[in-house]
This record gives sequence, C-alpha cells and structure tokens, in this order.
Amino acid sequence: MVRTPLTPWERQRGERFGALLRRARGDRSMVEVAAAAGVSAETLRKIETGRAPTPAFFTVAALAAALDVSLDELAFACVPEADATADGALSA
Amino acid sequence: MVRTPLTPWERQRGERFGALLRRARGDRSMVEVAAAAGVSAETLRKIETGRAPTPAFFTVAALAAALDVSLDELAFACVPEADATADGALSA
DNA sequence: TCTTATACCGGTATTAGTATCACGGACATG
DNA sequence: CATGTCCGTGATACTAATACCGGTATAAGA
Repeated sequence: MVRTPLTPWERQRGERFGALLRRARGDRSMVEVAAAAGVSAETLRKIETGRAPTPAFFTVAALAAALDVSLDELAFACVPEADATADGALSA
Repeated sequence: MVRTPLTPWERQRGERFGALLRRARGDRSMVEVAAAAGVSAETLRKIETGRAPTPAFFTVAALAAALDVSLDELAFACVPEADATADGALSA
C-alpha cells in the first residue's frame, strides 16, 4: 500500500469538520457559499457531509474566507482529542 | 473536464506556499518537522518544492502546528497579490 | 396540482496528493 | 579507505479530492 487509506478517525474528523462548516454556513445556500468560495456545490456538499474528509488546504481556505471563519479555529475545533472537556455543541 | 487541472496561478501559489513553509522550518531538518507533523518527509519535500501545490488541509494544519505558524497567516501570505483593489470575495 | 428551488445521493471521469522504493551526496566513524 | 547513517531527491503505485450528470425528495409558490 502506497497511499494510506483514510482511517476511521480521519473520517470522523472529516464529519466534524463538515458539521462545523455547515453550522458556519447558517441559512445561506450551498450554491451561494460554493460560488463565493470558487468551488462546486457538489464539492461543498461532500465536504459538509463528510464524504470528502480531507479536502485541499486552499479549498478550505476559500470556504473559510467565504464563511468568514478562522482557519486556526476550524483546524482546532475538528480535532477529536481536543474536546475532552467541552462536550457541548458550542465547543467551537 | 471533470477535475479542473491546476492552473499556473495555483502552481505559483503552491511554490510560494512551499517557500513559506521552508522558511518557517528554518534550520530544522525535513525529517524532524515531518515526523513532528505526522507526515512523510517526502510529502513535506514535495510541498516545500511546490510539487504538491494544493496539499490536504489537515496536512497543512499539522505542519503549521509543528512549525508553530498560523494557518490564517499562511493562507494569506501565499496569495501572490490579486487583492490590491476589489478583493473580499476571493478569486472566483 | 404543477412548477421551481434547494439539498441529497449514486455513479463516473480525471487529476492530484501521499507513501514506498531506490539512488546519490555529505558526514562521521571504523 | 570502507562503511553506515542521515538527508534530500526522482520514480512509481495507489487512494482520494474535485467536477459533472442523472435521479430523488421535500418545501414554497403560482
């Protein structure tokens, strides 16, 4: 095996990541945000639903810019290990 | 066309990005930083040399954590310019 | 009811990221 | 001088991300 298949932990992290993005999107439509970020709506949907658990850095950066969220907070919030204490929905 | 091939602008951005990472690495060795970030040294080398212009988000996040740099600064610094006048909505 | 818009889902195609393998150079040590 | 180790590099293999297409479901509006 040359390229390590995504581990269940990575997929879980992808789901958290997608949930974060979806929450940040709020009531705006997918196509709206996707267009603002310069990615296709399908890609945004896959990221939000966790079907693309490890998106490209600049894709995330564009989405974060479109959603006006911090990359650092985003990266920190989706790490499962870091939430040992805060279990509420407002952990982000 | 199903998957947009990387544009020259994206490749340039990747080179800038790699240069930033290499500068942030300083005198530390590749294997050192790569191990700290949990990626292979070859991957780090490719990113640094710009041969992997659009690395995965979490790969970048891990490297940024290992190098102790901000993701937001990293994402902003690697944009050539294109933000002189009418910016705000990214380059769609 | 019918139409429209949004989101979800499956499959498909193609490019790109990542890891392993193998090689050459630098440096230290025997 | 030979050898082992570390570092960087090139080539190769394989999985994943991205985009496009079709279909489906639900809700709002004419």
